[in-house]
Amino acid sequence: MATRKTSRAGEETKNKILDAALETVRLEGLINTSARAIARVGDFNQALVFYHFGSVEELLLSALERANVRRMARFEERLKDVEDLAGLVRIASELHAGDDDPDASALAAIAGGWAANSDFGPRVIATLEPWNVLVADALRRIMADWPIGPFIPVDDFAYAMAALFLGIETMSRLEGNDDRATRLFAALEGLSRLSAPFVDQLGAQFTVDPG
Amino acid sequence: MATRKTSRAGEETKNKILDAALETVRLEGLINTSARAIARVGDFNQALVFYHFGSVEELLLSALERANVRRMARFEERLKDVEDLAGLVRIASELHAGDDDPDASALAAIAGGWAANSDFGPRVIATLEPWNVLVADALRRIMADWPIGPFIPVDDFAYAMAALFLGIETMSRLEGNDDRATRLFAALEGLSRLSAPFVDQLGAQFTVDPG
DNA sequence: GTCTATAACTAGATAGAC
DNA sequence: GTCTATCTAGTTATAGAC
Repeated sequence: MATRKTSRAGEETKNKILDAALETVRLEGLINTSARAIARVGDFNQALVFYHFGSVEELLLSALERANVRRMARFEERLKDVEDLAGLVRIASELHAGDDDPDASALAAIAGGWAANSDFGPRVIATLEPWNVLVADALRRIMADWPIGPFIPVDDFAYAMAALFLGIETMSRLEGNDDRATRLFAALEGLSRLSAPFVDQLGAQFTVDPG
Repeated sequence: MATRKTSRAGEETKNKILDAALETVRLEGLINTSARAIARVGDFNQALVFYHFGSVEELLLSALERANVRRMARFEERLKDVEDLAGLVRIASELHAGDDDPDASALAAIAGGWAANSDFGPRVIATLEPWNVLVADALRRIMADWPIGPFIPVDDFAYAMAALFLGIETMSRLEGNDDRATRLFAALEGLSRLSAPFVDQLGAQFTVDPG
């Protein structure tokens, strides 16, 4: 009984620390994110970071993974149902503007700040990899009946969408507001909607031979 | 005479510090970039950072601005000559893979790590703004005779290209190699080459009314 | 303009009480 | 599992010799 109680308390603390870590990165920037700063934000003792996660870097990586799982869970179903390019852009747009946006900000900061660290870089990439798979699957479905479909390298395209999203996240954070990002997502959605009649028309009138 | 000599020496030192700053970010990551680390990389005295630039953050911002000016100078002419989308992608590709790639890495790291700093974020954005103008001009020229041209919001498109470039830079640094980025740039170039016959064909057969 | 020395502070991390 | 106290090392930044 006592064991169960303490381990449950431990879990709650761990979650509190994970949340505070992301919040600190969001509020104060990666550069100012220390064990002490995180503890201040989450209102707990600084030593707990090291007891539960060993180091600040491991904590940030865990926080990133957890946030990513949470975001994936919320959008996986929708990604599997998406039918056209405009729908895909719409999901990206909501992913950017949603309640869990702090996660995306933190991701962008951590990705940028750690970009030169050979230990953590690949682990960040590995955490994000599932998105590539989901998006690539969606693209394959969307483009199944496109005449130019065979010419489009789906995996590269999915990678580009991830990079674009990360870049937008970074830049809108630098700007301090969402104006340009919001406008861009709207423009992209309109543009991809415009692509539908083209693709139909092309299917009938423009023939290409992938062989 | 003595004045000229010393002021010239000062300029040389400043440049040495600026170079070392970018190199340190590239080699050790933004998180490990301190005045001492920079001084170690550039083999000069740590106090010089503060004498010449006042603070580490100001130094990094100056280094970013200088690197950006250098890159702009090298690509401005080519951007003004670019004739089609494929040419634009090609320039981005070379900008990524070129000798001055360290600058781009540092840019990505600084942009990410400072994303939450309200003082420096806008200054980083302001430094990069000229690219948006150049790219938007190029796009306007490229799309002048496209039937769908009037539907494409050029400024948003230019912003998207900047974000995509920044995202690619960040991700390829995280991955520790250029494999995916290189493949993506090749795919994008092929894709934009593919767009040419489409646009021509569409000009003749698919009429849209912007009004 | 460049150096040494140092002040004042903050970081990560751990030992040990509770 | 959580706290206080503390060690060590690194940080920015400055004063003053050269």
